[in-house]
Amino acid sequence: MDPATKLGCSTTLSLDLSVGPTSFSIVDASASIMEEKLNKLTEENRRLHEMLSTMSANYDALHNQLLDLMRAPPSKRGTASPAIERKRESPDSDCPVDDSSEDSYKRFRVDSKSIISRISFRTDPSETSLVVKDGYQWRKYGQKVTRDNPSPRAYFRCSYAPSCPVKKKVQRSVEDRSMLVATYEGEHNHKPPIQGEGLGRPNRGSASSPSSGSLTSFNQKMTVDLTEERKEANVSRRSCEEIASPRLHKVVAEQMAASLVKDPDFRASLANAIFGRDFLHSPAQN
DNA sequence: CGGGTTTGACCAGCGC
DNA sequence: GCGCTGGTCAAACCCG
Ligand SMILES: [Zn+2]
Repeated sequence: MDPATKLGCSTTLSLDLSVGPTSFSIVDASASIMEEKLNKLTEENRRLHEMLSTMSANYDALHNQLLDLMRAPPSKRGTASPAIERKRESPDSDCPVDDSSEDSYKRFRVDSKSIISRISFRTDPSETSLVVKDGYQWRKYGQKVTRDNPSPRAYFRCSYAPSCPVKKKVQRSVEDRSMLVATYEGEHNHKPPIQGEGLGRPNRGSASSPSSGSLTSFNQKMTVDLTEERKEANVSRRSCEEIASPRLHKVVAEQMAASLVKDPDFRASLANAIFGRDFLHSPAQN
C-alpha cells in the first residue's frame, strides 16, 4: 500500500507542478502551505496512532476483564468479581430453580428502565474525580464510598434540566488507579455542547456548517449505536462473547470520540482540513 | 450573584 | 425490626 500512497502523492505534486508555469509565486506559496499541512497531518497521524495504541490496550484490558467475568461462577460474587454488578435485578429471580419453573414472573419489572452502558477510560490519577469531559456537561450531585472499592464513587447528572435524564457514575478501578469506570444510564436527547468551540469560523449564513455537522453526525451515530441493551443475566456464556464484540466496538468508538473531543488541536486541524482549502480558494475567486 | 461542587443527612431496599 | 449499603437531596460553600 505504500507504493500506492507514494504514487498518489507524486501524482498530486506533478499536478501542482503542471499548474506551476502560469504563476510561479502562487505555486511556491501553495507548496509551502501544503507542506505545512502535511506536517500537521503527520503530527496528527502520530497522535492518532498513540490514541489507537491506548485504545487497543484498553480494549485488551476490557476483554480480559470480560473473560474473567464470564469464567466466574454467577453464584458467588464476593470479592472475586468486584467490578461487575448487575445493577438491580428482579429480587426473586436469583434462584428460579428453587421452586420449579413456576410462572412467578409476575413482578417482572419492565426491563426497559434505561440503557446502561459501562465504559472505562484511561486517565491520569490527578485530573480524575473531576468532571470527566466526554463531550457533555455534567453536574455532580453526590459522592459515596463503596465498601468493595476504597476510591469514592461520583454521581453525575446531565447539566440539562430534567429534560435529559441521563446519569452516570464514575469510579476508579479497584486496582488500576489509572482506569476510570463510567456507568452511563440513559441516552441524551440533545446535541452535545462542544465546549471550547475555538473553531475560527463555524458558519456564516450557510445552512449547515461542515465541521459542526460532521461532528454532530459522528456523535449521533455513536449514540445510536448503543440502542437498548436488555440482556438479562441469563445470557449464555457462549453467546456472551458474541455480543461482546459489537459492544466493545461501541466502547472503542465512545473512547475515540471522547478523546477526539477533548483534544482542541484535533478540532483545529479538522476544521482546517475540512474547509481550510475552501477558505483559501474562496477569497481568490472573489 | 448565579451556577457548580462538597459533603453530611436522608431514604429505600435487602439480608439477617 | 435493625443495621448495612447504595443512591439522592440539599444546605453550605466556592468561584468567576
Ligand atoms: Zn444530556
